[in-house]
Amino acid sequence: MVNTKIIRQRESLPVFPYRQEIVDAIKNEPLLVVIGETGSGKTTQIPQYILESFPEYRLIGVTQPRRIAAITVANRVSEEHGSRLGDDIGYCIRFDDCTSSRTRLKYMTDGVLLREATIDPRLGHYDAIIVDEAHERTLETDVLFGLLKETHRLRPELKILVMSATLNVEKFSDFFNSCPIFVIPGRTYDVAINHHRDAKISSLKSTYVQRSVETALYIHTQEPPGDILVFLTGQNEIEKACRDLEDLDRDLNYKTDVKYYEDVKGLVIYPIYATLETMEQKAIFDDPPRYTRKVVFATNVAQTSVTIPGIKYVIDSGFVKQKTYDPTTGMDALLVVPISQAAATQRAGRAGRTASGQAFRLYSRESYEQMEADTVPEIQRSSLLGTVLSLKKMGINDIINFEFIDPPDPAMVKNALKQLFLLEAIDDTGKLTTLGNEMSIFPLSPFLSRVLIASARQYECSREVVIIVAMLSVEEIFITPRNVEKQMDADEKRKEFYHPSGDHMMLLNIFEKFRDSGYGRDWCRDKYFNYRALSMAKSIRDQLRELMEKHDLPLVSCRLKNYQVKDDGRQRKKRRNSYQDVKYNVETMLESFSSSYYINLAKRHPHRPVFYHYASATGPGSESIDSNSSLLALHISPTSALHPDNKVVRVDDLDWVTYHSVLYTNKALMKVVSKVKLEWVQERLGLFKKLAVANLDGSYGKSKSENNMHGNTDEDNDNKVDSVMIDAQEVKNQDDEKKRKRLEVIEAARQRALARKSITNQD
DNA sequence: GAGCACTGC
Repeated sequence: MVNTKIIRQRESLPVFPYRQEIVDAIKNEPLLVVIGETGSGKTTQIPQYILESFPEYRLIGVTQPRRIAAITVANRVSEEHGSRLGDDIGYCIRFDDCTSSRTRLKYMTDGVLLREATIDPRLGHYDAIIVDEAHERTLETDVLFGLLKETHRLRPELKILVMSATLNVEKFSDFFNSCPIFVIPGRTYDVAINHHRDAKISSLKSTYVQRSVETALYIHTQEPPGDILVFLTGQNEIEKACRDLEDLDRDLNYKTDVKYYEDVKGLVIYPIYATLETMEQKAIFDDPPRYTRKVVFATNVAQTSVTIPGIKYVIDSGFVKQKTYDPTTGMDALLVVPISQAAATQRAGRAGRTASGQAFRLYSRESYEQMEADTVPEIQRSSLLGTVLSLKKMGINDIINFEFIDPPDPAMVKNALKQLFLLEAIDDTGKLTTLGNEMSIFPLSPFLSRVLIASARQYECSREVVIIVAMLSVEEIFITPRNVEKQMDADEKRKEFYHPSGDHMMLLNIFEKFRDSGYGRDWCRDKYFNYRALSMAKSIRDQLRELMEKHDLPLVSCRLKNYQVKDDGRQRKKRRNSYQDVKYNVETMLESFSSSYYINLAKRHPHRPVFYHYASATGPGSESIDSNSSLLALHISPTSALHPDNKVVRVDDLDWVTYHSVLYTNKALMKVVSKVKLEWVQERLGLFKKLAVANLDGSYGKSKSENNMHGNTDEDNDNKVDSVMIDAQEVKNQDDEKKRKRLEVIEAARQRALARKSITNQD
């Protein structure tokens, strides 16, 4: 039966009048860019137009950056289409494939399509691919762009559509052979922009939280009714801003202080950030009580992922917290940086969703004009380790001449090649090895894929290691309560999971206790663990096990044979290994991890509880430490079992550790640290030397830490290893000025970390 | 000092 209401709704969308034109364009053009603002209906309608107008198409794929979007849009469209979800129209996200052999329209995350492409780079199942929300420029979207361009050469009959909001998209058309751009007028309201008279962005860095609060109070007292959305950068300052505004509100005399007091008689204040446990709660998204104004202090979640309805005023601090990979140290830096003009426009737009509104920028117009036009795409800020491995797997050996819409910095490519070589995923000619080929089957960081394979093929402990690997693949599992008492309770409860070897075994302990609890939500709440994260770890473990089975990787346990459980359930110690663990052969597990993480080996300072990255410390720079040899002091994260305050192990007993990752803000913190023996890694450290040769010809950029990374030379390998690195030097230099600015920010952070003077000389 | 923005396979 035809549902007239749905038809009327579909026909009322801004995109509807262009239906025939769009269909014609698709008929005539293999490549097409479509621009349409939120609410134009492009995401739900254009795929349906194709479905209806091209019955010969077997499969149409539509990518989204987020899982939730793929699900909700597929639901909506299948409803409009009058079919059951998973029949004609379905979606596919990790852990949840809701498609069937009948499915002709498939919504999916861009990551899913990318993984499909590693198996079939021609994407032979598809007759049309639509990359939606392209302006977000996720790492996956950018890689897909390059692949699709290549696929277009091989399969010109494949229809490729790029859909984007209206943010500087000529670039997309330029990239795709100057293809036509189709513009769908939007349906948004005017937003008046108020810049601060003279505030420079540089002077705001220490004051923007306070100024945001003051501006919110100003709007509240002087402007007509309407809710306020404030963009800040992180959890701590959001909580502080909420408290400060509450205090100010308490002191208000509404009758005298508030201009529109007849309509504005109160204030409700909410924080919102992604890790907020109560984010699912509806109150933030509901209308506030009558005569009450709502203020929401938000991170960037409110810029892209969640929409808070009814916002009339936006306050833009001008800052965002952004993660940038530092290829010279191989570490991530999480830093507060000024936003781009595009981001500022997007933030302001949040005030015009349902009616006209106003944006208050805490920075001057001049500062706005000095901002970067666009946010640096993720591909230029991320480690390319996994990306390069996938590309190699697809047979794209020459990463350099691969067409990226915005090519990553050569140093990033070089860093990825180095690390892949150290993981033995590529050989000294840059070619994928058998091991590398096997590593690419797992949806994991190549470091972890390597560990998993080692645990299965070499160390016979894969049944346990697969759990730890899954735990390392999820977001933060510890919840830190704001309340001081609860925080102490959380710290206390964490102790039961500690293991003297460190955090990898702690993660195994946590997962096993979680499993014993029946994967209970209540158990997580009691122990202050993030249930969402632990559930995700379980799903990942299951998926990894399936993949291992499919690819004949044995699942073996390192549970000690003579370990027994007494009748009363208590454990009886029969055999001890060096960690006194009664259940497992801990050493084999840690040796598995060492097969990758010898790259992240750190040695303790002789007199202080700080560590130095081994490969940096043994480079030529170590002989005479000057201001340029960036030896970063690595601190153990407070959440680590090995942190000195936790007193699980004496600092003097820690000589060598490996860590899973380092993130620096003001200082460099090692996350997930375990004690290792040098003998486990000694042999593998030789790979650094092999790598060193490649650098001798100096053909690569002359960054400082370049030298730090390498040990002695080995002329025998000179010619062979060169080619590992040869690609990168040929990458054409992009906008140097932009790049320099970006590097300056990271460099400043590194200098700050260094300035904490935990390092001077190695005694 | 002692803390991490946001996604995703």
